[in-house]
Amino acid sequence: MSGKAKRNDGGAEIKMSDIARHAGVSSMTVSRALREPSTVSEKMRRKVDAAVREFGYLPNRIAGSLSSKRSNVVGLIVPSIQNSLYASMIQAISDVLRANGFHLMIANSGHRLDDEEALVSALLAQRVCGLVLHNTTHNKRVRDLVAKTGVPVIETGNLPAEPLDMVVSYSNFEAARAMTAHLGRLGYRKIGFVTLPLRDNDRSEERRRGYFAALKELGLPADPSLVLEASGGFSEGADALVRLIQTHPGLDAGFFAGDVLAVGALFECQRRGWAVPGRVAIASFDDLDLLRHAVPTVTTLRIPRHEIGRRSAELLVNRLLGASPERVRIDVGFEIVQREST
Amino acid sequence: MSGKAKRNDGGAEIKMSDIARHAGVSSMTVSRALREPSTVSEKMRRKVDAAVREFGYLPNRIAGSLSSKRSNVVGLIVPSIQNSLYASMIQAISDVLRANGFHLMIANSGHRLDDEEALVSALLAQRVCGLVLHNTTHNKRVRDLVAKTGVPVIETGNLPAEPLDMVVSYSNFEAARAMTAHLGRLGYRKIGFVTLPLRDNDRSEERRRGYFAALKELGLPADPSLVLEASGGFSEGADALVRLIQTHPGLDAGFFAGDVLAVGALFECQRRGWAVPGRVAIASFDDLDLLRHAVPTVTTLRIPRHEIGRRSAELLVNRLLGASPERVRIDVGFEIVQREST
DNA sequence: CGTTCTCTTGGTATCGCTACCACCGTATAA
DNA sequence: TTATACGGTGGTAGCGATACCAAGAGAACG
Repeated sequence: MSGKAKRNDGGAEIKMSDIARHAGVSSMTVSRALREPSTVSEKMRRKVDAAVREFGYLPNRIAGSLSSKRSNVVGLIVPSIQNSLYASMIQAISDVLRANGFHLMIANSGHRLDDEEALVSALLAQRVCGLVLHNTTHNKRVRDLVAKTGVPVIETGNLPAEPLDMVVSYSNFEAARAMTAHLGRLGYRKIGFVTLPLRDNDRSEERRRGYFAALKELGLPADPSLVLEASGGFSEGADALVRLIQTHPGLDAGFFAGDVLAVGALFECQRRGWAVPGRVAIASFDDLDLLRHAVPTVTTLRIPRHEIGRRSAELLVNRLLGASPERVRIDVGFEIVQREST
Repeated sequence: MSGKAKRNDGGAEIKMSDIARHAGVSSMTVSRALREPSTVSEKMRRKVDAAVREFGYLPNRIAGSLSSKRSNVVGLIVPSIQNSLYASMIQAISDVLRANGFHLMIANSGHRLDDEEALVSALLAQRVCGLVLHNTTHNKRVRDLVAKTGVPVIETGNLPAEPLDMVVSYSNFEAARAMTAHLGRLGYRKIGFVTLPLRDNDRSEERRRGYFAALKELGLPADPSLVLEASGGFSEGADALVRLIQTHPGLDAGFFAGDVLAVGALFECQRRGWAVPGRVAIASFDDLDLLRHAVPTVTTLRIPRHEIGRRSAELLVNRLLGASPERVRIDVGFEIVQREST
């Protein structure tokens, strides 16, 4: 089974009928003994098991899937694999799936909707039995494909207005609003907002909306020059903070809505000797381990990424095991973690 | 294609013969037009393409794989998905595979050899066309399975004495030795060593050996009480450093051979007001972004994780595309990155 | 004792696609 | 012209498993 191999290359594969012959039973009995042992008599099962062990037989799941029109592979598309936020979700998904005998096929879209489309097509061509998409805005063709094939789909990363199927997420809008309001309650009045790129990213956009909504509720002016776009990473966070403080010397807090931006800013403050939160307060999004251990510890939003993964996989597995298709929408919520930096 | 669905549930799937009929050609022509367009005349290709688009046809790769005895899915087993080191390797693998039309099935073994065995079996049952294992010590059954099925395998994470097939890695022994020697050259004389768990982990073991080898070369005493095992994570690194300093007040450097241990230790120093490197120097393993931005910046070993992933995937793809099977052993090396912390 | 039911087992026809071979027409060589 | 080659197309027989149905052996029942 290699990329170029012709038919019958090298040692012939051991197949079920071989096992059947050696065990002196029919291949149906072998098939049953392996998949539903309880439907086969003790004697048969023993004969089959013995032959299976003797030959080190590995059933061919490709053939099984084709025949049964059932697969045990779930497809997952994330914007980037190289990001610990997704990593903890992926880990949880992987664990739940594995416990139920499913496997995970992973791909990353790089935040590009056209790539998402190509990947959804490819995964559906592989006949995955379910999809998890960390994204809630899709191409038309993606929506069509999902509708036509009828595969169960979990969307996550945001709470969409028109879900494809099932959703497990938190509200980026509410989370950003809550943190901004929190900073306001703590007495900060000039709050900068640093966001990840907004293009093709509903999550970023929602966070920005939440920030402005909170400002309004706080009776603070909505100053667009307090909002900066950064591409994610330590340096970008540092740069953004420096730029904000240069243009707004009165800035008393920075809310970094993405990745490790906040930590980059914090390190920059250490480098420049700016007291945190004395000179400027720093708040982050997503409770990375790092934030709990930095000096000072960093106020942040705890998004239950692991739980999102776990519940997504559980919903999918239930559906695959026969639960009736119903639109489920789970809001896992979030939590503000107040620490030393604010 | 769902977990429980019976045959012929709902709308019948569109298949190649349907496309063939509507395009007025044979299904072989459709098959060829999709896989090797150059072997089909312009006219046929257009007819086929039109029908494919009209029906939104998605070829069934499961059937294709069964028939051709070829698959386009590569299996990957890492100790943990939730670890940015693996993440950057996975990202690279995923990118290279995708560019060549392959997909990635991921599983994590949690550092347990028995789980690795179960996963290798499962992936081979899915008839993956290649395997990447981040581990170089395996169960007997794993070695047997690999030998019997003949799938191309890449091992990584260490340079094994008896590789299964191809290897792309660096030497944990040499890396740890080089860093320890480096610290010695800088004048440090009492160098603590904090390692990840040694059990079932040849990488950790090799690193420890490298540490002792360097001490010997430096003419420093090999004191086992300078070696501490920690399970990985910020707090564990912090704890380890504190314990080392308590038992060895003269400790002048700590080499943290794993994960974020060094950063945890660094934060602890900040908390306690210990100057780094004045009171104690800190060196790490693996060039996390974090280390370049921390204050002070942290001396470390740059392991080209991304390159490891890329080259692993490239080797695999070449082999799958027909390269002759030869034992390849690539040592990607490492690099000492001297920074402020030592 | 015959009938009905349950529990096991086996035979067979697919699942959707591709490898292989046969074929046909046209182009090139002899 | 006849022979040979070659690009392009279609028919057919699997790939290795499972779903479905049929059938035999006992058990339970009247």
